[in-house]
Amino acid sequence: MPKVGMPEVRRPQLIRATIKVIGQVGMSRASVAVIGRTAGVSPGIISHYFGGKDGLLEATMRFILKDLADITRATLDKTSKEDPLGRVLAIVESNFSGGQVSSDVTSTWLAFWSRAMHDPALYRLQQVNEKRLLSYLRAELKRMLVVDEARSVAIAVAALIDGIWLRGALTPKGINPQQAEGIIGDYIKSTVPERFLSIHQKTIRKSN
Amino acid sequence: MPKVGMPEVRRPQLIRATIKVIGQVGMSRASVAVIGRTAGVSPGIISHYFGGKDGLLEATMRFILKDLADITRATLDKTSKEDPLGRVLAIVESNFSGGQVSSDVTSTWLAFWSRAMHDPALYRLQQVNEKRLLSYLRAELKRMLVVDEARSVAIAVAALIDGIWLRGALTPKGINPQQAEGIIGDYIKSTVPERFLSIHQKTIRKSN
Amino acid sequence: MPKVGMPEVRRPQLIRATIKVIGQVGMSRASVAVIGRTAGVSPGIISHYFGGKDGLLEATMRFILKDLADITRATLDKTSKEDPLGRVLAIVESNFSGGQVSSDVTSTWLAFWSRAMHDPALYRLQQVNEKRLLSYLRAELKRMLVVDEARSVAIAVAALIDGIWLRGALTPKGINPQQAEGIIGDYIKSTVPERFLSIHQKTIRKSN
Amino acid sequence: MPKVGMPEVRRPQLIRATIKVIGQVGMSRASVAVIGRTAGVSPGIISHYFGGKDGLLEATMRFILKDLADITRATLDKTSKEDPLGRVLAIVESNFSGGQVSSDVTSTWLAFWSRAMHDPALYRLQQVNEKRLLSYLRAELKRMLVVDEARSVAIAVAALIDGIWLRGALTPKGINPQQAEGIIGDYIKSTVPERFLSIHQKTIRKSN
DNA sequence: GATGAATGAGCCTTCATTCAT
DNA sequence: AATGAATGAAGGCTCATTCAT
Repeated sequence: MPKVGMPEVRRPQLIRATIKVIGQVGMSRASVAVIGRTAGVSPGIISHYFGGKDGLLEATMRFILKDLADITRATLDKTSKEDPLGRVLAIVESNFSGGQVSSDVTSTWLAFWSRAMHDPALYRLQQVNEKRLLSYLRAELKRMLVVDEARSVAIAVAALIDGIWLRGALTPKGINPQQAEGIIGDYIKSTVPERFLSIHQKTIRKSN
Repeated sequence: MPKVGMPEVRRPQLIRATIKVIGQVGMSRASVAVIGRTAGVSPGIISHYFGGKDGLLEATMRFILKDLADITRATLDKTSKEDPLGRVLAIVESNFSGGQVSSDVTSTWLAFWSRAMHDPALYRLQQVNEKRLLSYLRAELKRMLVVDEARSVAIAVAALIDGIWLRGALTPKGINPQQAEGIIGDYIKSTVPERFLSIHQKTIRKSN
Repeated sequence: MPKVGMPEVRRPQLIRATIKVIGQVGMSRASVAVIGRTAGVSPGIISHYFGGKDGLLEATMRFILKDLADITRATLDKTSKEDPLGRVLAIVESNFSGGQVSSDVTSTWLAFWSRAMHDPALYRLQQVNEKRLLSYLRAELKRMLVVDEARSVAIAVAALIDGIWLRGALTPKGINPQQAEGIIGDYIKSTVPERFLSIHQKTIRKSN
Repeated sequence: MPKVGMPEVRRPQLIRATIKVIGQVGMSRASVAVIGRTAGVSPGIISHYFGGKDGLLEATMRFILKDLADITRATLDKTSKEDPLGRVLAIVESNFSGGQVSSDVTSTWLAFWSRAMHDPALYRLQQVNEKRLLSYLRAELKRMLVVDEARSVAIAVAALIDGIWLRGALTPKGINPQQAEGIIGDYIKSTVPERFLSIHQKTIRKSN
């Protein structure tokens, strides 16, 4: 019986090493040699599993995006469907969850954002993610605001998420999730009818 | 005597070529060979004028930052000192002015943001710019809000600027300055006492 | 598994190619491209094995120095410890042994001598070698002469070795070891007490 | 009246700068830019006056050789023709005169020796110089020794000169002319008939 | 005569990828 | 499956030389 399931072991191992290396030395110095060494494997294996460095980078971006999507879905599942404000806040919260605001991940995110502008594969991933965030926000906001307002507030919230995230990424102390959620939460609360705040208070999750 | 005054010609020429090349093919493909060819000069000249590629990149970032600072100052000078709301909007507007939202410039900005996380020289420039934006916003907001609120709103406005700017950079159509200013303006107007809106209406610039 | 034990093959291979190339075209034209081609490998491999061209040059100098040290030790081991004159001559002889007087090696030696004046790493190697030669000579000469004389004669012998070697290096015909050893031998014999000549005659090695 | 005699000013100016620069940073880093800057002129002038860098290097070597030849001739002129031992010592002394043992000059000499092995123009200059030294020494030694001995001693003296000079060049303290002349003088005196020592004592120069 | 801006070839080095083992 | 030695293209930089002024 040969070693089976190696792909399932190697791929995450290399993706995590990629995030770590980009986080530590930046995209321009993240060579396959360093990534391989960090993962404890030989550089040749990267081409074997990902077809090349580009494949590894794309897989790494997919990994981070999937992590965000999973967290968002999980957080929403824990939030009452009757509490649209809570659900909007859950989406915001997911974007500032532990896995997304670690220094290595923010650095990698930013590197991909920059690269996505000239790399079709990454660009597509980027777009899907951006549209999903807006769509999630709009879906909940429409339950509290008229369509036009919902659309506009969704854009503002998405911008606030990205903006706070971006500014935090460039700060030595990193991102402060509580502060971020506070600022965005205040803004949202000021735009939606009061009754949704009451609903939210009643259905609030323990972990919140 | 040889041609004199060439430094004053070559440096902007090469910086503009750098922005153009990063905008078109991305930082990772922006070699001195391509930049030189785009500028219509030989690659060796870059080291001559900037000491090396890093020097060119730093000078390019400085150039963009200075452009933003100049525009902000100019726009503020055109705005009445008695109209704090107008002045905040002027700062916002400056960040979405023509020079800053062209596709090449946003791409270059983003590349520098990513790179700044691992390049001390760029990091310093980045920090100075970020702090200046916050400081400008706070200065005007303090005239309309209590200090704590001013501080908080300043962060939110800065985040909205960067967030909208960032999301726009990743959109095929690019940034829509009017929409950006509309969203941020609505937010600010909802946070400041009504009388500042009246003052703003009276002192509004024509060009606005 | 890849080819193993390659370092043990590649390093000497590249060092020999370096000596050959410096011997043939000189230090200023000894590029990694030419050295690699001469060794039958790609230029990139030099940085892989020696960390860079400087590392290769240093390793090459070490190689030549070690060769001289090995030969000297071996020649001394073949010479009776009771024959100090023979031992001095053995040291002289080692400096004119086959490996040291080939055209390529003398050219490389000279290039290193020149370079050592401005390269700390090479300078250190150079100094160690120079001091060892003097120390070896003094040790044997002290057994035949008073300390001051021994010191002085050691300097003269070392100078004769280097001088003859240097002049020979610049002569089309190269160095004539027999003539060199004859000149230096005559000088030494004229400075030491006669009885050491008698001892020498009795213990003389066959190969001499 | 145009500037006349500029060549007579510029050439020595550039040659001296060349010696200085090679002495300070080594041949491999002695670029025309640095040499020009050291001489206080533009790099382009070198091609103008010497046809290129090679021409400058050749002229520099000629300059040093001519300096040695001039000093030797001058020192011999001050020495009685009836004192062959004194004349040999005068030749030796010339090789350790101030102009020849300065750190910059020894460094340059050595660089040229190395380069001469692969540069026909420098090689020819080198050969002329080496042969002249031997020929001068032989001419005087023949007056004191039989031809074969004279030839052999001439080689030994030349080797001692070059050897001491070379070893001194690689020593931090530089060359000690007195010690050098002492060692070589002792050697010569031990090889020539006693009566030449007496003659030498009577005709000795004051400056000696 | 002299400048120094500009060139472009050549250098060393890095790196993604390949492949024999 | 995995290695890591090896490749060779591409990168940034240095430099001798040229030339308009």
